[in-house]
Amino acid sequence: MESDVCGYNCKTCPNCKISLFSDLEDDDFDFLNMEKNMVQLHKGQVLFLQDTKPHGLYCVKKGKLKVFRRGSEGKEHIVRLANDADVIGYRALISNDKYNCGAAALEETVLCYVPRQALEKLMERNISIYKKMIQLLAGDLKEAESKMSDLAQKPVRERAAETLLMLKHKYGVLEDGQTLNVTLSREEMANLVGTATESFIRILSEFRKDGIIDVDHKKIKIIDEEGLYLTAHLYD
Amino acid sequence: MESDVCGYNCKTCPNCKISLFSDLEDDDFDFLNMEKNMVQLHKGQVLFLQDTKPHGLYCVKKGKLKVFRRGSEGKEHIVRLANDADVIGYRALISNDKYNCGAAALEETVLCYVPRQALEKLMERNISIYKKMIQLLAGDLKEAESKMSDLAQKPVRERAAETLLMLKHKYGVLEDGQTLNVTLSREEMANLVGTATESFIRILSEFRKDGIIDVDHKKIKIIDEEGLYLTAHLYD
DNA sequence: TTCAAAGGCTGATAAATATCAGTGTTTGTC
DNA sequence: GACAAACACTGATATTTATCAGCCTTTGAA
Repeated sequence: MESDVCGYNCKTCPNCKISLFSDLEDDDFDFLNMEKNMVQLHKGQVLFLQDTKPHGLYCVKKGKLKVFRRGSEGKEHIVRLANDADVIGYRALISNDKYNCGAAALEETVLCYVPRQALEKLMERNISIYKKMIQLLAGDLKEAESKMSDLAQKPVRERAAETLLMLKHKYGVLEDGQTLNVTLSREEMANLVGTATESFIRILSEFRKDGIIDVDHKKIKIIDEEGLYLTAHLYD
Repeated sequence: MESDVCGYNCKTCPNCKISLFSDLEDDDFDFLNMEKNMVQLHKGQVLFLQDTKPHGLYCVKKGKLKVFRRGSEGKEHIVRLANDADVIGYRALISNDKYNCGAAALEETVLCYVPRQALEKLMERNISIYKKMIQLLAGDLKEAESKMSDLAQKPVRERAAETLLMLKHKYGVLEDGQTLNVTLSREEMANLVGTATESFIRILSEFRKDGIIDVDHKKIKIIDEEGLYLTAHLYD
């Protein structure tokens, strides 16, 4: 069995316990385990492309991904990030729609692919999956609405500060308690903020000069988190 | 019974047939009918405020509303619009969260208020409500993601064109086949586009000079829909 | 190790957009 | 019908942000 070869079993997977499949019976876990497929992605590899049709959903076993949309001139905007235990690609699947965003790995990433038919079978037998899915969608929607109004109203500097805080919240920090536990290019960060790469770089060095952060190549240290909150106008 | 006084019965309400409660049994419709309350709003009246706690959800019986967020300087950004048969305020309710947005009527509006406990009771007995809610959330999420990336990437002119097309799609047109069937102030339109009122006004008069639209006070006629699509870069 | 390519950075400039100020117009109220 | 308040509009200007050009640094492959 593929999943045994990989050494991953849904029944013992800690991610399953907190995600879509948290309340399944043993039988259903066995079924899920049989039906799922492990997928491994290297840094930069694409999981799925915008405007293609989904055939299943993905649970992040371990790794980091970006979910992004490409505008007409090919520039990408990062809509959301994914971490261990996140579920991605489910929105299009359950809407019976094409992917509205693409997804790609930010580092070495392992996922479980759950085919549509397996999911449908599980949902027939487990109303808990409906409940969980509603919670996931509602959470994503809330974040999307907030990000939307930030893009419409806040200047780049505030959004940049907010993005750094979001990265800390989402991925945490290294042992030093300051360095962000994620590696993004400046361009990717700019695409997350929704600005030009050069503009983001300039603001990053302003933050550095102000002593709010410390930058060592792609490693970013948040020195003055309070300062970032103030800059992001997140206290009003 | 209040609903009878108003002359509205869920069982015969055409909106219920296409919305969250489309697949209920007769008994459940009776229950819903008993538990719901009719709410009437005049133009400009607020239905609920951002950051307050929800106690139920609202189905739009007849009317138009805006759903908006206020930034730290008090400027509002319109996140979504609602029309007959739309359901609003359900995201916060099912997340057990505060409202992330406020809502206010754009014209004389009648809604049905469904208290939390009634909804919960109905959901216990009807998995179809879960399914419908997932579809609603997924639809809202898709739109939010698209609007987000537009805000990040498209210039104001393109977003303005897109907004006019959205208004036509959402609310339709008057008998002449051209005049948008909704009345918004310039400021509200600008808040929908995500720009300053003056900037939006300027672009509106550019469109007028280009013969794409015709403007008579608050009545906007779309003369060249194709031109708007091209301007919005919606064909790429 | 060397080289090319990609990524990071900075300054100068251009373009987009917001803000400010002022005027006319519409709307609703008394 | 008169009036005040809100709204619509326009020009001038300021600010923000993007773009362009150039250079330096890092990275990865040969």
